Amino acid sequence: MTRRPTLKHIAERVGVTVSTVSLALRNDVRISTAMREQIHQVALDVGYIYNRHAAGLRRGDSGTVALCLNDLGNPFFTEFITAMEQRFRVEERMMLFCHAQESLAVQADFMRRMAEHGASGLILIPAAGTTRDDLHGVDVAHLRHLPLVLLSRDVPGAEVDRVINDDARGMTLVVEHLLSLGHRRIAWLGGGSTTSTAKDREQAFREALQQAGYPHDPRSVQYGPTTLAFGHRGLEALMDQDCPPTAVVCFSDLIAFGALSACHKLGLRPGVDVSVTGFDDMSAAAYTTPPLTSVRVRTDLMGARASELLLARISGEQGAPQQVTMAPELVVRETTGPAPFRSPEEG
Amino acid sequence: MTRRPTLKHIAERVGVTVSTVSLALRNDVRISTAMREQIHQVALDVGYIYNRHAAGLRRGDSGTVALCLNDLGNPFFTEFITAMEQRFRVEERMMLFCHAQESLAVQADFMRRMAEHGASGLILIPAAGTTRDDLHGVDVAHLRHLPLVLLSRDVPGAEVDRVINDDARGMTLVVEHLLSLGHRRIAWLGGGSTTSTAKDREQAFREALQQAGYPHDPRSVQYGPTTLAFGHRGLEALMDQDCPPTAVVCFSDLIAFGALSACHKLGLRPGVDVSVTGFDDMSAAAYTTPPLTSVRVRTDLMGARASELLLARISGEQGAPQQVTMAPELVVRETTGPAPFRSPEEG
DNA sequence: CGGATTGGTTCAATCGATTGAATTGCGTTT
DNA sequence: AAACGCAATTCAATCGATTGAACCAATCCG
Repeated sequence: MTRRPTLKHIAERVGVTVSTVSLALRNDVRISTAMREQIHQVALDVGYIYNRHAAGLRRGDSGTVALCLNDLGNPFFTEFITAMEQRFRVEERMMLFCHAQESLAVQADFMRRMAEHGASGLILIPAAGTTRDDLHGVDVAHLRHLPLVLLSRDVPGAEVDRVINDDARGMTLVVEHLLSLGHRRIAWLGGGSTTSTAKDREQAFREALQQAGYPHDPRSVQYGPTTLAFGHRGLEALMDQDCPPTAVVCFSDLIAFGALSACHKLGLRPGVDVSVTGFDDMSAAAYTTPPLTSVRVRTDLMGARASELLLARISGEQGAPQQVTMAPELVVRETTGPAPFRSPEEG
Repeated sequence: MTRRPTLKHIAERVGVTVSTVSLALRNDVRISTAMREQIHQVALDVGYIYNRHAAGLRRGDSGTVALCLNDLGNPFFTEFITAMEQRFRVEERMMLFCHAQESLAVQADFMRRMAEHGASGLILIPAAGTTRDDLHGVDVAHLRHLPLVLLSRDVPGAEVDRVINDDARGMTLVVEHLLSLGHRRIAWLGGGSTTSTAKDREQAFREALQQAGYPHDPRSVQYGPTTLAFGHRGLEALMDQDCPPTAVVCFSDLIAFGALSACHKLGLRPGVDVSVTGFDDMSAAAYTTPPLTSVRVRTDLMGARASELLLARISGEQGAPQQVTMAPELVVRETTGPAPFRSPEEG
């Protein structure tokens, strides 16, 4: 492998200066068409490779947009990506991501790196446990030069734009739905307050029950990671009690999928023997057996909105941080049904 | 926002030259400990941000590794990521990805961009339709300076390292399994020859049937995209015939998931009324209702192996391209069972 | 025919960090 | 006191592309 060709090589070969070559390769009108074509041809011949470091050093901005997310194992999060990619593609901006896997260190690393790189902006689905200081602390001065938008998960106290789903509202809808079906013994499965999402959903769950006059039974809780495996064994654990719940509210669809598989294994018919709800309404929710009752989170709209906010900041828009809250929608399918008779209590 | 501070600012503030600051910030032993600490402190005070463009220009290598994949909607592909990330994290290399969504243009853009950036290497799960020329053509001279490893999908004729699953073998296992259960009327669902994976699997499917003396019935085929939605309606279409198949072989798990949901809708019990098989054995396969018979593809091992190959090339290893072929394994769960009686033909 | 215009190209400074070689200061040795 | 060694720091060139200003030649106009 020989050294990478540079503008200079092309210039020498053509018999002009690097300025001419630089302008020609970027199709500047100041260079005559004939010369432009010749230079493009020679560039191809010598196998010229544009040097982004040199250009970036001179120009400052790299034009890329960064996205940091934390759970690629959950297809819910990948749904955000598509909407955003399209938007940025239109702007001719390349999008680069990082999968931080809920590691604050990796996330911090990536953000720093992108700032050092002159990324134009960053969209962040923050790792569980991200605090205000991770975004505004003294040791993250670089973030002050990097437009930042929070997506899906909130960071309390952070002074940045954000696009969040109204999780509390969504969960209230779930509980109301189950109550109206006659369920009283309702269990909680998943979460565990590591993210704003988990916190908001669980709190709304408890409050909705409380308000209806059926406070939540502390035995009917299983906390755990957002995985199929946990959903599966969590449901088994919930059902292995003297007086098992008639409905199980899952923190997310992924957990609900695991729970459904456990129902099948235990011989319980979802929607008949026990009701199960998800949250997120990812595309797979419509294809479970039976189809899952869930809360639709508009990842497409949220992604698009986040992109817009970021682009506005990139183009210099000033002003107070914006908070966009998306209204969710309950999607009733077949995993919820009337509460079965089981005890003499409520019905 | 004021201008980004540079080494020069720090130097002036401390009263030394930029050389000293540069060395100090990288903890070079040539600079005294006291001076080093002072410089680090001042850097923090002024909110210094390292300029990767300047450094990269001088040094050449950016130390990052790039990954390009094409279907984030299929969790199968995200499984590769985790294994690789860990490996590169150990090497202190940051991994950046691009989601090309099966667009050759986006894929080409990304590869060029990464080369221009001085990425150390690239792992590519090529977009459907990628050809030898996309990797070796005259207009992609930049790729000659960029170590490249193909993962999961092959590109015929490409002279690069690759880590591929033995799809033909896996599919042969599937067909043998179904034949041994007495199935003769076996349908094909999905694929359509856009990727090497689809091609290899379908061809092996046909050959295995042919060899057993039960050539494939051309009416028992539905081609389509790798989505749940297609799996669902594809199965419906297959079953809506005079003499429907007793088993449906799906190109991938994702399609099988959709097919299972269609079975449920049609009132067919998978593994009893009709057998369904997947391919990939992604983690969700064990949690379908009922659990899916599939072919395990070791995404973890493949990802690790691809990382190793790439790192070897990055550190200068010469020699002919390596081809690593992984052996798959049939995982029999509950969606396959004895062929039901249906016609007087075979049983 | 002299002066202004225009199109095409070059000049030269610049971006900020890196690094091998040179320098300085200071204590130690002979 | 000269010579040496060593540690700490500075010098100065360098990486490759960009860009506003300058330049030159040909053309146009009055």
